[in-house]
Amino acid sequence: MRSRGGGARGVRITDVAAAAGVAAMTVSRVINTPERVAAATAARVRAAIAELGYVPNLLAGGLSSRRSRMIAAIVPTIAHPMFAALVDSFTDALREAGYQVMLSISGYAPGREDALVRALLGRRPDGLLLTGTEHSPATRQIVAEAGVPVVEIFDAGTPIDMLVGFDHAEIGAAVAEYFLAQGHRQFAVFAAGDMRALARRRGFAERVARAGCVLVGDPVLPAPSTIIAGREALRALLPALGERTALFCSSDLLAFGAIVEARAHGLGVPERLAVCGFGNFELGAASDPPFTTVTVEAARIGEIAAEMLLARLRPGAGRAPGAGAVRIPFGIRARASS
Amino acid sequence: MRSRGGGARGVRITDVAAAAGVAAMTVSRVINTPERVAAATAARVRAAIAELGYVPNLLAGGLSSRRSRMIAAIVPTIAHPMFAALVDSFTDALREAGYQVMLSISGYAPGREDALVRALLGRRPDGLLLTGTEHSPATRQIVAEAGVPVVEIFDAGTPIDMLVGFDHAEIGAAVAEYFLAQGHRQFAVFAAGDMRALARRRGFAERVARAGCVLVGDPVLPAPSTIIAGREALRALLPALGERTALFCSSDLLAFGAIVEARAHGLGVPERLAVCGFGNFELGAASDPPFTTVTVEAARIGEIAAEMLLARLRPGAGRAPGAGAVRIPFGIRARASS
DNA sequence: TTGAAAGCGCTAACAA
DNA sequence: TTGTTAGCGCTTTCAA
Repeated sequence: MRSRGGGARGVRITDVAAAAGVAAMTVSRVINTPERVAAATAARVRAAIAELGYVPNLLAGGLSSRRSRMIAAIVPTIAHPMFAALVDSFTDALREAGYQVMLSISGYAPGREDALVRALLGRRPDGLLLTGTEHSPATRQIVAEAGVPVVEIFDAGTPIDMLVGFDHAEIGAAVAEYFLAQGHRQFAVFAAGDMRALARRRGFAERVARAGCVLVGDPVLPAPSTIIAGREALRALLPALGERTALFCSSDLLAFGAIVEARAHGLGVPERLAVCGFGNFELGAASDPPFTTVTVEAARIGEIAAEMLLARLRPGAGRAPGAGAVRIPFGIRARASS
Repeated sequence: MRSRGGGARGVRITDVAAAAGVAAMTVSRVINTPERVAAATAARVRAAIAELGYVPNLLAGGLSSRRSRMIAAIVPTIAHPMFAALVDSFTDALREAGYQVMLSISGYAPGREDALVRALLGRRPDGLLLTGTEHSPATRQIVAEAGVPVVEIFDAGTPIDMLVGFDHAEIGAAVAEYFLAQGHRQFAVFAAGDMRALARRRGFAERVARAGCVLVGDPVLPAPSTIIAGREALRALLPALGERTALFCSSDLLAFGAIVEARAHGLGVPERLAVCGFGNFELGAASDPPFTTVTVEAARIGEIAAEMLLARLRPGAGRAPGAGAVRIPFGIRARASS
C-alpha cells in the first residue's frame, strides 16, 4: 500500500514486473536495452505491458538516469516559413531518436531569451538549440554551467559550442555582386529589424559602397517581415528612384510586397526595378513576375543541428572537437524580376 | 557523499538550504509558495539561490508532486499560418502560467497520432491538446486512461473532454450561401485532402446541391495546400468552366494559385471566375485582385484552449461541467475577387 | 512559520 | 541473463 497519492492511479513498473514474474529491472531492460534480455523473458514482459497498458514514466526515468531525452529549442518565430521548416525537420529527426523537443518562441524582442533559457534548463534537457550567435552574458553563463551540448543555428560567428548556419553579411554581398554583374549602378535595400536581416543589409551596403555606387534607400522595417511593409517601403522609396534600381529585400514577403506596389504604380519589373528576395518561399515563383531570391535549405539546418546534438549524446561521445561549425551553402535563384 | 553520478555536478536544493541555514523544505516553499514563508527567511534563501545559481530540477519536482507543469500538443503542421498563430498564442498563454508546451507535429498521415500520444504521455503532461475530433479508438482509450484534461481544437463534434473550434461544413455552406446571394449558379471547389478541408468541401457541395445547382469541378488536392496545387487545379478545370463560375478554395494558398493561373489565361476575376479562399492570410489582400476569404481568429483558439486547460488545472477545479465546447465565430471577408 | 521523514517511479551499479 | 540495493532531487505529509 502506498502512503501518498490516491487509489489505483497508474500502472507502475513493479505492477508489470509482478504480472510477468520478473524484477522491475528486467522490465526496464526490456524497454531500454532489449538486447540484454532473453527473448522468452522479453516476450512475457511485453505481454504484461500490453495487458496492463503500461506507459513508462519518463520523468522518473530521467531523474534516475540523468537523461531526460528532451531537447530545448528557442526560435524567434514559427510564422516564418524558414523557421517552420527548420523546426519541423529538427523535431522529426530527434523524435526518431527518441527525443522530444520543447519549443519556445522568443519573438524578436531582446532580453526574452534569458528567462526562457532558465525556465527550459529547469527541465534538465539533454541538449539545447538557440537561434543566432548573439546572446546576453547571462545566457552564455547559465548555458555553459548547465553542461549540455548546445547548437546555435542560422548564423555565423563564434559559437558557444556548435554551430550550423551561414554568414548573412556574405549573402548580402553576394546579392550585390549579382546585381553589379548585371550592370546595375543604383541600389536599395529593405531589411527587417532583426540581427540577421540587418547583417544581410550591411553586407549588401558595403559591397555596393566598395563598387563606388550609392544606395538610394535602406529602410529598416519591423520584424517579422510582412507583405504590407514591403508595399509601404516601396511607396516611400518611389521619389528617390532613378532610371533603374536594384532592390534587395531581407525577406521574400517584403520582395513580394515591393513588386505588387511597383506594378500598382506602373513601374516595370525588372526594367525600372530589379528585385531579389530572401528565403525562396513558394510565393516568389507565383508572383508576377516571378522574382529572384536567395535560397537556403532551412530544413537541412534542422537536420544537421539534430545530428550534431545526437552525435554528442551518443554514449561515450564527449566533446567531439572539430565538429564545431557547419556552413550551409546558399544560392541565388534567378527569375524574371532581375 | 553521493554514491552515484560524478563530482560537483549541479547545485541541489540541499546546497541552497545549507547556504541559507534552513531546511530544504523551506527553499521549496520560497520557490513554490512564497506566501507561506517569513519575509526575512525568504530573502536569505533568495540570496543563496542567486549566489549559487540554483536552477530547480523540475523533473524531480514533477515526479514528487505528480504535476509536471508540461502540456503536450499535437498539430498537423506549423507551416500553415493558422496553426503557427495558434501554437504561438497557446504556448504564450501557458508559459505565462508556468507551463511548458511539448509540441509534436503529426503531419496529415493518419495513424501517426497514436504513437505520438503514447510518447508524449510518458512525460506525464498535465494536459493535452489535440487537433480535430477524429481519433483512433486506441488514442481515445489511452487518453482517457491517462486522466488528464484534454482540449481538442479546430473542429466541431463530440469532444473527448473539451473543445474549441468551429464547424467546417457550416463554413462551406456559408460560402455557398454567399455566392448564391450574389446570383451565382455555377460552382467549383478545390480542397486539400485533410479531414477538415474535406468537411468544408462537403458543406459547400451540399448547399450548392440544395439550391439545385451543380459543381463543375471538386478536385481533392494533397494536404497541406500549396500555391502550385491551386494553379494546376485551375488549369485542369479550365475546359469545364462556363460563363461564370464561383470557386471556393479550402485554403488561401489554393485561392492565390487559382487567381494567378486565371490571370495567366486571361480569365477575368471576378467577371468569369469568382474566388473565395479560407484563412485570411496576408497574401489575400496583396493579391491582384485581392480575394474574398473566410476569416477565423486562430490565435484566439490557442488562447481559449490554454484558458480551458488552466481552469482545469487550478487547485480544486475538477471536471468543471458546462465548459465543454466553445464555438469560435467565423466571417467572410469580401474583396474584389467576388 | 519551519522542519523531519518518507517516498514519487525509475535506473545505475553491483552481485549472483 | 537476471536480481538487489540504493538513490536521482524534489515535495507531501505530519509534527513541532
